[in-house]
Order: sequence, then structure tokens, then C-alpha cells
Amino acid sequence: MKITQLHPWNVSPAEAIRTQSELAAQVVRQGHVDEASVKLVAGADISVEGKRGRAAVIVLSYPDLEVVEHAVAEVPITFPYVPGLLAFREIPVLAEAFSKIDSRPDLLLVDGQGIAHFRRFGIACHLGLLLDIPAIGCAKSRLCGEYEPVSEDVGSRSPLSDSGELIGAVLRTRHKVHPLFVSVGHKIALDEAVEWTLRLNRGFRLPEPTRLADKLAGGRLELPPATKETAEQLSLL
DNA sequence: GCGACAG
DNA sequence: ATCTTGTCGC
Repeated sequence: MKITQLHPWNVSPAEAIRTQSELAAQVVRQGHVDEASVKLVAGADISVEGKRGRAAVIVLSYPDLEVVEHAVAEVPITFPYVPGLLAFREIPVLAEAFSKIDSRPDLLLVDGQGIAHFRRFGIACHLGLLLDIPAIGCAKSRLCGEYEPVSEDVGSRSPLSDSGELIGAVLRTRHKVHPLFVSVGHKIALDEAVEWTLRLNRGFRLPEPTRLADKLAGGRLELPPATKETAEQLSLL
């Protein structure tokens, strides 16, 4: 898919913070992603090996959750890991992988925070805005915000709030297993984000899109080389 | 000033 | 993110 530059990525941490504060106003925190109209769902993640980043994007059919397309890209990582500036380290690599994809997913799940971020602009917001696709942030741990313990049953949730503002949900996706931190990325309401996260879950802690993207980025997932052809055969493009 | 801090 | 084997629990 075609990706248009939102702003330069080769900037200083101070500049990055400024950019986030400005773009945060453009995030749409509401939206209904109709289950009946969703055909493709994507997951994105990256792995880092030394100075090189390996991004993986995987597109699944819905509701079957079959892999219809996937792409990986390797790009040198330049930006350092700074809590709150993850997007500036990972999106340049992820964008490369997304550019190799032919389809346009209806929904995107990202391994990281959405608005549950210091400036309410986590990587899920950034990616959602960049691609203009409804996005959900599904992080494995907390960046900011407070919450009460979550019941141990699947589907249980506890509000994640920061200085009085509701910024996400701590969601139990698996019985007695460390919960996930779900938050709005772009163009989707929190409740819908939670619903979709559970809907795309196949019994593991992580929902399928990010679970598979994580494995693919880490080289722990083998997939047939075909991409466009396979998808076309399923008439999903 | 001190502590917290996605991946 | 990554360094790392076996092992406890469902």
C-alpha cells in the first residue's frame, strides 16, 4: 500500500516529542468498526537484532483468520529506545513492510500503546494516522496510567486511567494470565477496541494478528512465499 | 529532586 | 527488544 510521509523521522528526541504533541489532536477516539464489513485484519510488530530492525506485517481474513498476505522488511535501526518515543524507532521499519502489502486492511492491531501514552499518542495512534486505518493498541505491559486488579477470567477488564482520564482497558485475554493493555489507536472507540481484541483472540494471550506478526518478525513462523496470488485466489483483494 | 517508563 | 532450559500448571 502507498504511504505518504507525515513528517520526517530522522529527528531528535526533543523534536519527536513536539511532533507527537501536535499529531495527538488528529487522533479520532471514536468509531464503529462493523463486524459484517470487516474482511481483512492486520497485525504488525518488529524484532531487533543488534543494529537491524526486522518488521513483519500479516494480513488475516475475517472471520476465518487465515493468512492472506504477509511482508517483512529489514532496515537499520537508528533511533534509540526511549519510553514514549517507540514509534520513532519502529515505524520507519514497519512502513517499509506495509509498503509491500497489496491489500488495505479494515482494521489494524499494533504491539504497543494507543492513547495510553504520556502525550496520548502511542505507536498505534501514529500508525493508524499514517495509514488512515482504524487501529488498536495491544500492549503486553503498562506505559502509564493506573488500574485496579483485573478478575482472572477471560474477558474481564479494568479501566486504565491517567489523571482522571480514561485512556484504556486492562484486559484478561486468557485465564489467570497476565492481562493485555488495550487502548484506542485511531478511528475506533475503546469498547470496540476491547471487543475486537477478544474477537480476534484464539485462546492465547495475544490476539492472532499481533501474535503471528510477532512470530514472523522473530523468524519463528514459516509461511508460503506467495502473497498477492494467494490473496487473489481467495478473492480477498 | 525522585521514581516510572510500550518495545 | 534481548540474554536463556527446564519446568510447573491447565
